[in-house]
Amino acid sequence: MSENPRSMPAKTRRRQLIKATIKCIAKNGLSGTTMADVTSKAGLSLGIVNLHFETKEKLLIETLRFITDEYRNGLDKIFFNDKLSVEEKIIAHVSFDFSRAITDRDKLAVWFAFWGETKSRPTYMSICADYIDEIAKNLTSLFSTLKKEGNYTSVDPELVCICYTALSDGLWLDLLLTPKGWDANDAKAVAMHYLATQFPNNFSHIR
Amino acid sequence: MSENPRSMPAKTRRRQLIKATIKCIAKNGLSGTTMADVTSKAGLSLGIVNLHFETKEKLLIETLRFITDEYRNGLDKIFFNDKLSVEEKIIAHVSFDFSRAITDRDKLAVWFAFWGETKSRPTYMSICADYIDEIAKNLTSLFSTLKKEGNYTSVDPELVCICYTALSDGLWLDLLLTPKGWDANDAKAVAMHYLATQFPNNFSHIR
DNA sequence: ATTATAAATGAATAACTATTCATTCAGTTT
DNA sequence: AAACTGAATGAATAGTTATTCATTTATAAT
Repeated sequence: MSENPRSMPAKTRRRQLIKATIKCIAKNGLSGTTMADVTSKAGLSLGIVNLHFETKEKLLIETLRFITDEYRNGLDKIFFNDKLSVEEKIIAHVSFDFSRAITDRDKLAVWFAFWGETKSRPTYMSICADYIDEIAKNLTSLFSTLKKEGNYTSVDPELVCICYTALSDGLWLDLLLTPKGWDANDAKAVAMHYLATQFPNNFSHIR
Repeated sequence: MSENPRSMPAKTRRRQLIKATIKCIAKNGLSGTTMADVTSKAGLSLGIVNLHFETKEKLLIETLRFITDEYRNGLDKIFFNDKLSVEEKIIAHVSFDFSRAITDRDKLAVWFAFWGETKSRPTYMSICADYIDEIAKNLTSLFSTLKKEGNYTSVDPELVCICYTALSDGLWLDLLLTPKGWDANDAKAVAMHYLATQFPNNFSHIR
């Protein structure tokens, strides 16, 4: 690509660097990602990161935030969509969790690269903490509503939320670790299988 | 601790260094773990790693193997224990998954630190690959037997194995990321909740 | 005791990499 | 077209860290 005018707005250049960072983390890991790698992958010069992000650490944090925001925004769009029924929202949530954009292996690698470092870097933790909380609240409330609407007397919405969330985290890990013979649709089927155990009238026949 | 005789067998010294490495990875992440950290944590001198492991990379690989072996051996002891019924084996498997030794936060941090780098380091992957396969086979066969014994006609043992495994991976991540207000017993209860949906006659009343 | 052997040390080295900043360059204004 | 502005460059710097290896130290053998 030979589009490289100097007049690009700063946001574009920043995004360009973040995209390159995602690829480098996927290829070389967090520890193996150097400024030289990132800038050369972006087709720019070494000093550019300092210009747009000041430090490597700040670039990494913005990269985590980029992925985090993409996920949160996608789910918010579903949750606050008045045209969808509760059942449709839950199905849309699962479909989003196992969509192309989210199960992209480069991005999955970035998620797990940061999770592997959260204990040692409180900043990473705090970026994740608030979005995790918000999503859990929303999802729990969906399950809670479906419980009432569907007369599922013995369902525990909070438990189902925790279980579904852990399950999808684990399925993402599977998608990252096992490159072949297993894809996002298979993973989605496993997630739906669990939801069908809790809400058989709603999800048993979803493929 | 003032036990430091030079006559210690090499294995002891290697284990001492591996233990120190686990603590360092938990505290500083994979990228932040230096030889100076590890050796000082072990109370030994800088050059010692070269003597016992040759390179840092080999020390890291042995550390991953140590944790991996501990997990695999623990499960094998359960699976090949002739005194346990199938139901007891499954319960023991879950109890082991959420035992002190396995849910130790330092060790969890090491698991995820390596998983975050597997895409870039095939060696890490290959260490995990064979044990994952073996455990999945064993667990599937347990579910398969319980299906027959308990007349659970509609259970899919392979699916249950994949789902349980992903679920426990995700629960481990939860235990790593959310330090307080949530412990290994809570996580175990979530795992049992899932198994109870598949084998209600066996696991519904396990706390 | 003396020598031999192996473990352990840590100062010095070599390699790597984030950061800096004087300079270059493209586009805009006058 | 000349001067100006700020984005972009990349050689040089500074700091960090894995690795080496000559030396020291503890134990075993003679």
